[in-house]
Amino acid sequence: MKKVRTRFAPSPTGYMHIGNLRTALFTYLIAKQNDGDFILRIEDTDRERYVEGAVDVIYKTLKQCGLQWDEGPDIGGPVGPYVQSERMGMFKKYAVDLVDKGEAYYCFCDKERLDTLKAQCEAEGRTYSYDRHCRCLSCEEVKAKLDAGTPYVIRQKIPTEGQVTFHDELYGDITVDCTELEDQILIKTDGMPTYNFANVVDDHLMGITHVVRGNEYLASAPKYNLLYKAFGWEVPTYIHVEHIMKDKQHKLSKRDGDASFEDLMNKGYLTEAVVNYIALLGWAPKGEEEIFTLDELIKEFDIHGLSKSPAIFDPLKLTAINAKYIKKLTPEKYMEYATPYIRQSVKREDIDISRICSLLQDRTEVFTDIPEKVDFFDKLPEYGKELYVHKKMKTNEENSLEALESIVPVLQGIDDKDWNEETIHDKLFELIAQKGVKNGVIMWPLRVAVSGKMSTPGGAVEIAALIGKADTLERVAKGIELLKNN
RNA sequence: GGCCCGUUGGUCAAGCGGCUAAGACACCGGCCUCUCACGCCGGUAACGCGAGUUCGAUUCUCGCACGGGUCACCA
Repeated sequence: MKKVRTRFAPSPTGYMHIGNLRTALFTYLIAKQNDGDFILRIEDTDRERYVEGAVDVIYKTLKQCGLQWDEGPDIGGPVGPYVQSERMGMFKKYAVDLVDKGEAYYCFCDKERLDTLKAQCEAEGRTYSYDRHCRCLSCEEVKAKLDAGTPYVIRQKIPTEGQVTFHDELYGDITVDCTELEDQILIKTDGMPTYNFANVVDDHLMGITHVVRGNEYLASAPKYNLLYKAFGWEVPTYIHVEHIMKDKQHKLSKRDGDASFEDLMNKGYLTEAVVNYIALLGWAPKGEEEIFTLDELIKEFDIHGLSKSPAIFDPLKLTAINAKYIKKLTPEKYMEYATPYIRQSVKREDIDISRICSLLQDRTEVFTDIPEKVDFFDKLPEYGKELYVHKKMKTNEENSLEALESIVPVLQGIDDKDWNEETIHDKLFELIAQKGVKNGVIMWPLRVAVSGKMSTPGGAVEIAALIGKADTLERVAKGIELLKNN
């Protein structure tokens, strides 16, 4: 069997759309699960849209996601160059071959004529389609115009009747009438190939066996078939994948700042979680497990699990998956990722960041949530005394005041050198036993006093230990004062 | 508008003529607990509509509706 070769062929726009990344992922997976090659080709034939540095964004993102290519512009390969603009010379030859075979023709219609044609169609309410004016020019006429240096394009000769059937691995056979197809341009006036043409030629020259691409190309696919047939080339396996949507009507868009890989990184998601999640958009694994590493995806992925309808991007689900990945992080890794976020709100140096991390890891869904969760370590927030009232803990303002007042001497009795979680815990529970009350009656008010929050990473003991004796007593005093007022 | 494609809970989705129509996320309830989470247990919730084909349609066919895509010297 022929070696599987797939390619990812992005345009350098400076922006890695999530949909494109997913296409790259699927493309990569198909190659790797068949011990094939994954090829990176940069399609930069649109000079107007070219963005400086955009290729680096592509390199960086693919590498970060683990999608290492086997051949590409930077590492070369047997069928280079891998940048389309550097291949420009070769396309024209193929187009001229087609002309010689009678499958294509020179067209000298200028923009003006085409514009009037379009205007005319519009006026008559018809859909515009090139009228094939130059298709029946005689050889002499063509030669004369060519010799005179008249600008031209090369167009594909589409049969005037009959049907074309295109096969997609997912959608099956798609048949359209040739009359629906236009004599599309292969080579532009500037001598550059159009996307459709360059694509077919490059894929063939690079020995691509499987093409994964967005659904928007499905409609132009039959024309590809005609092109392959005209050349007498083998047609690769095509797999069209549906779009990723923001909601039922709208695609994920650059405008909304949620469509690119970089946006997601900025929002505090883990690379692995993003890769895992986008694999799940439009694809369903066979079993019930849905958390997969890249290597596992290579084994699990199957194009028959791909969906034929668009998928809506659900940030909530991404968040849930992200949380699972964060939980699996080693404490060291977690600390590495989390520390900058913790430091956004915790500036004091006398605090055990690693302990904060261990309290935080299981409750972190997205890193950007962290600063808000730990801001009280630096500064006790303003809070109302209603926080002290908790039904389940059986606390109210009165017994909270009582609790805090009874806690003060206990904490003061702990030596500075013994100020640690174990001692604080033991002393407090001695107090609880001595008073014969529920744990919460003592612990809830302390936790509130020390944090000023409804919920915190860690309980009263951990927080007290972290912020130190002096700060703890100060905060408890503030709580007492608050409860005494009115 | 022409052509192409699609339509299972709020979301991702399994299903490929006969099922109490999976699972995950979200949501709700419970347990655990020095808070909130985590974790564990349980629950609510779906086949767009109408005709066929068939003993039997979520599954096959047709029509309709709705949604998407495409109709460039852009990719």
